[in-house]
Amino acid sequence: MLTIGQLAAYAGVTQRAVRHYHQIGLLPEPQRDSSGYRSYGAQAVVDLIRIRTLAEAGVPLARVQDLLEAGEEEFAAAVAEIDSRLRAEIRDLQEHRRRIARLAGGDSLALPAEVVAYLDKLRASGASEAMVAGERDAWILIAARWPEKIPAFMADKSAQLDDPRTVRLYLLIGELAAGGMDEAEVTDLDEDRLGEVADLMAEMNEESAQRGDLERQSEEMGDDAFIALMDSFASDSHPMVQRLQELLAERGWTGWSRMERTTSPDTSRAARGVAPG
Amino acid sequence: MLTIGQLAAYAGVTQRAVRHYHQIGLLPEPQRDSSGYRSYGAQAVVDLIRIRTLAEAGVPLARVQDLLEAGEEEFAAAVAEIDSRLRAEIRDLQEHRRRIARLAGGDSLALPAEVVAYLDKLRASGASEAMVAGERDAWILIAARWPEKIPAFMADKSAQLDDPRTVRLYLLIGELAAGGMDEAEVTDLDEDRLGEVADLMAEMNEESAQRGDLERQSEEMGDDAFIALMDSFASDSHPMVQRLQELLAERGWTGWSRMERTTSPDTSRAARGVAPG
DNA sequence: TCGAGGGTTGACGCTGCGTCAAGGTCAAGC
DNA sequence: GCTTGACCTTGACGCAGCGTCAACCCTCGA
Repeated sequence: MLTIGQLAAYAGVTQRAVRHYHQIGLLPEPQRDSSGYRSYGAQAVVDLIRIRTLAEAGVPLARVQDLLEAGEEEFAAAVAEIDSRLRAEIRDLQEHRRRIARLAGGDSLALPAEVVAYLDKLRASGASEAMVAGERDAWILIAARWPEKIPAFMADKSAQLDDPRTVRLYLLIGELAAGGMDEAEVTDLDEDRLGEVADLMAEMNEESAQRGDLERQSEEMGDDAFIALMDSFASDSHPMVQRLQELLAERGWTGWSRMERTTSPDTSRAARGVAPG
Repeated sequence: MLTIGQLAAYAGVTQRAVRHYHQIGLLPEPQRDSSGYRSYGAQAVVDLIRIRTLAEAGVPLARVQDLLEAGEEEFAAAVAEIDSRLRAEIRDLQEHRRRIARLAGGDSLALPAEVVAYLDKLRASGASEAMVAGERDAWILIAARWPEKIPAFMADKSAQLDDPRTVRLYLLIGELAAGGMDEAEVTDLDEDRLGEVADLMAEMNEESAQRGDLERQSEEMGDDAFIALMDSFASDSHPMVQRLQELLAERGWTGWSRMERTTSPDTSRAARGVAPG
């Protein structure tokens, strides 16, 4: 008669595994000797080896019993099913490998290739790393919401970067962002830059509107809640955004992620002494 | 501001997953609103999407944080390591598929091909299914103990099956086994068969001994405990085995799985009136 | 005001054991 | 007879990544 350790050694498994099989009823509990030790016969070794053979072939323990008792046909069917499960798992892992491989570059985390290309172009145009990171996060959000529209968006944005005014715009914004923009620290230089930025944006919005781009955009991005989220993302990122929104409001524009014309320019700030563009 | 459900929807995950990430500290707990609801900003969506991107690429959650904070070099190294882990898992699963495929036939469970071939030959020689099953289990044990010796063993056994006496032996044993062999039911016919079996075994043992096979066997199978296990396996399987051992003892042989000559024939049963072979 | 559809924490379940913890048992050597 | 070390026992937590109740609170529209 064998102890559990001997049994386990003969079958090439751990004692813990044997106890586990007892616990789940896969291997019957043997008799105990006078001191309470489990006492196994040779049949247990055979049973255990057959269990292990199936388990090591990827059969879930819960199905091992059935398989051992199955006739040829059921057995073949079950084997086929288990094999297809294994194939599916392998497919999943291969998909993981493909995804992992695509994560090689830093920006590509969660971003389609078009956006990565755009960000590279943006960086090349002289935009600061902080700005690129901000854009990246924004596009992560947009790509999650409208993945199918990313190619079109990116074509637009990329074309805009060919306009020197856009480059200038990002440069100015980068400088403003670098400056901190805390309440007390707004310099005259900052004010000048803000004015120029607002002017540029208003000008380019006007052109977009005339091309009908803005209208198209409003239709495509009909999810107001999501737009609000994007706007809050922008204004959370830097206090400058709020200031710019005010300046833009004076120039007849509202919104941020999705610009819209106001019926009448807001002149409240002008009344308070700030000259409109 | 977003509730957990909205956050989860934007990022394409379940609420449970989000709470899980909070629990393991992967995503910081956001502020609560007046009613205790979690209240998320847009940044949380971005963070969550980046976490998911890594997780869906097979990165263990425990490593996601590191990867998100890693520089390019560490990131590349980590990615390489994760990829090799994925490859290893795929290899394991493919190994499982290979094993599963080999389990197509019934006997092959836990048996090398040589043994399956031998069992088929045995079956073809007219042995009963019960006998084949017994042999199969015995060889499962032996293959587990001495896998490397199986080919040689099987060559021997297969050759033995070419001897008509061996076929006769198995036939007789099969008939005896089918009969039950309970104490009260031992018929004269059974006695005759037992005698013939014992004679045949003694005769063939003698020849084996003269060829030196037995000695070689004793050297190769030096594990006495294992031999005792095999013997107990045999005698557990059918009471006939004990009777045969007695008869063989009268003819000068002891053991079962590994036969050895006794120094002097046991004549105790002869003394009690049973005629030796 | 009520019901539907949000949200909250807490806890178990799944897979296949590994790994303590806190002991009792056995064989061997002193 | 005592110690030592290698066995054995049961019980319980841990692991990865959530799914799925349970039991209860909050909010909003009809």
